[in-house]
Amino acid sequence: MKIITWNVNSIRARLEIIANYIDANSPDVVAIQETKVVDEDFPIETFKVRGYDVAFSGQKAYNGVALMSKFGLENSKGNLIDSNNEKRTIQAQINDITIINAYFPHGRLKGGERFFFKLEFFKKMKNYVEKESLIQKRMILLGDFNVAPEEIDVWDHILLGNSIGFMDEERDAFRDLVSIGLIDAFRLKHPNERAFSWWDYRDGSFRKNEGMRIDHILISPALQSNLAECFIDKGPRKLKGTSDHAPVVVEIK
DNA sequence: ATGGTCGGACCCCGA
Repeated sequence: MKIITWNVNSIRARLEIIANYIDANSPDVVAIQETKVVDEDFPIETFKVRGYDVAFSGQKAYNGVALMSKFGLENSKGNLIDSNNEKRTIQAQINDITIINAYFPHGRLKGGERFFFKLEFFKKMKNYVEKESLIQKRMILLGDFNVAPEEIDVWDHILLGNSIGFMDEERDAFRDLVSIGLIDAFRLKHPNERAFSWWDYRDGSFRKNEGMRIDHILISPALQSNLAECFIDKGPRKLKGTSDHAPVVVEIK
């Protein structure tokens, strides 16, 4: 089963790029963040005609998440945790695997209201996974975490020491969530690879490969022996009019 | 090189 996670930065602005990617790569499950569309306007047909069941939880202008699956979506639900009514989470069971798709808050500036909202969001997600006893089951928590956990996950750890996405408090929040037993699929498969999933639109960051690895696929221990491969597909990031994030791909046997 | 990011909703905000 091939699963991808992708922050597309508006599903409507990126619809052709997403459709082309799906046609070329045939993922079984697609987890999207930042759809930026209310549910009434979700472009569901694009995915239905390609054989996907679709579930989504969106709002006007900001946030929004979606799950598409070729193997059905059971017990799908959004708004898993309290998040100021911001549509940032959606979950479903696919082939007996529980998949949680999450768009973690950006955080803006250190010490501000949105920064604490971000740290709280990590705690709430940890509590949710524990409360639902998901870590003991076949479970994947994936999405845009807006945190690069280690020095190898950013292009310059000295320069970025006080930048959003790589501050100590955020990295601690990420580690605290992972500490319940989650496994970073990309890092397990590529222990020494410096790879990024996001590059700022500004300053030619992609051309200079000045990025951060903030999109993650975390699996429960029950899936570790089924993990065939995990990689970041930089291809779509090269396109004109594309998202500032690249898809992360995982293959589960 | 006398500019240098996007999208969405509005003429700014959030990322």
